Amino acid sequence: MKQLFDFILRFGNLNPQQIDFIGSKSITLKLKKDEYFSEAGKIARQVGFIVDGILRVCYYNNQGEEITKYFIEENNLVVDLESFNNEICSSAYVQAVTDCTMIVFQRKDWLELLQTIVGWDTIVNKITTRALMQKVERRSPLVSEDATTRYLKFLEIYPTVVNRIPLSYIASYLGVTQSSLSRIRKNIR
Amino acid sequence: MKQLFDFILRFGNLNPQQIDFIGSKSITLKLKKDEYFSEAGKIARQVGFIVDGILRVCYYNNQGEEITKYFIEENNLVVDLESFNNEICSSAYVQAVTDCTMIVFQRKDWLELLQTIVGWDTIVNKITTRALMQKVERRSPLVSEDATTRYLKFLEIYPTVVNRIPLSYIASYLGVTQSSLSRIRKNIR
DNA sequence: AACGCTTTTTGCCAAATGGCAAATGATTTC
DNA sequence: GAAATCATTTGCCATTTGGCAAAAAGCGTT
Repeated sequence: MKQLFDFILRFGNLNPQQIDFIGSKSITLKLKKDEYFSEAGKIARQVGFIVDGILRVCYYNNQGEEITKYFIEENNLVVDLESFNNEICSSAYVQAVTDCTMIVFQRKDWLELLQTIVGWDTIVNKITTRALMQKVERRSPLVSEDATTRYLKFLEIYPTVVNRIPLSYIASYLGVTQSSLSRIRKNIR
Repeated sequence: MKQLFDFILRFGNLNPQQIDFIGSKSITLKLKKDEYFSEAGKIARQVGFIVDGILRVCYYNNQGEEITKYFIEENNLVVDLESFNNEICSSAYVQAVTDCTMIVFQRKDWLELLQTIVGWDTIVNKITTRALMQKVERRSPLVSEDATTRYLKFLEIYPTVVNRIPLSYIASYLGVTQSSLSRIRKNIR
């Protein structure tokens, strides 16, 4: 729980009562590897914070290929924003890539926090904007590079992730086949 | 000017005085094709709204190749967020792809609006979040597809843009050489 | 240690894309 | 309207990546 507030307080100040109140609305959630935090076709109804583990957001294209949009590591908020905000069905899966420990807030509790705690919306906005900008910055450079360069950029972007997740997920993130990525790895060493 | 407020008022309400006040801080700016709205190495000090024309955000990679991160069309706000917010040098150019008419706000006026107009920050946040989400949604699918699919997606994403900009910019957006894109176009018809 | 299961690597060949240069087409300028 | 300039298309060949299947390596279970 300390971990969560260390994170939150980087974006603004809260007094002890506010912190307690937020804490009182939170639930601990354990996800086993491969389990879903939220699913395509459903409406996302919770906001999560990753205490430990890695999640990924993925979807399937019209050829049934699995595509990883991004990974989310420890100490980040996780929410399918479009689905959660607009109460519409999501088109993506949010899946545990390793066993995960999370702190989650149910939609109604989250909304209550937003209405109750002065300044909470500003903090959440800062966190959201930062996360979205990070997504753009991480994803954009991948389009214009060859596969090797993309892999090297992946290593820079997600230094803590490489050795904890299967190669197939990295391949589906980089838009490369497993075999190609395997060959690329070999050539780099 | 009506165009600007039509846009803004989709995200929240403002009374006539507030609208006048915002208008009073605005300046009209004309950009010729190829001119810059903001530049790498400089700090972005203005927020713009595109009345007419197309801009693009681009940068150069370590091989000197020009890479287009995205296009911005009429009826959108334009600002190099990271640079503007944190007063740090930008790493990207924002360039007019066609002649453009814009309404711009200088940094200090923009900050004054934020402090003066109740609810303005909420509106700006909504606009920002939506724009960032759109960027992620537009850029993400491009990574995992072959060049033809990427071009078809480009057509979907930017239907109003294709015929108004040179092929080389589209190529640099899609991460494909001009020649390849030219061949792809031929094969599609 | 042996088995089954999953992940990663490899070989082979086909398809897609890049690099370069020349040809063609389009647009601007005088 | 001819010349100059810029944008696009095309040809040729090299390189990269994909597709598929088999082999090898890794892992957990018994």
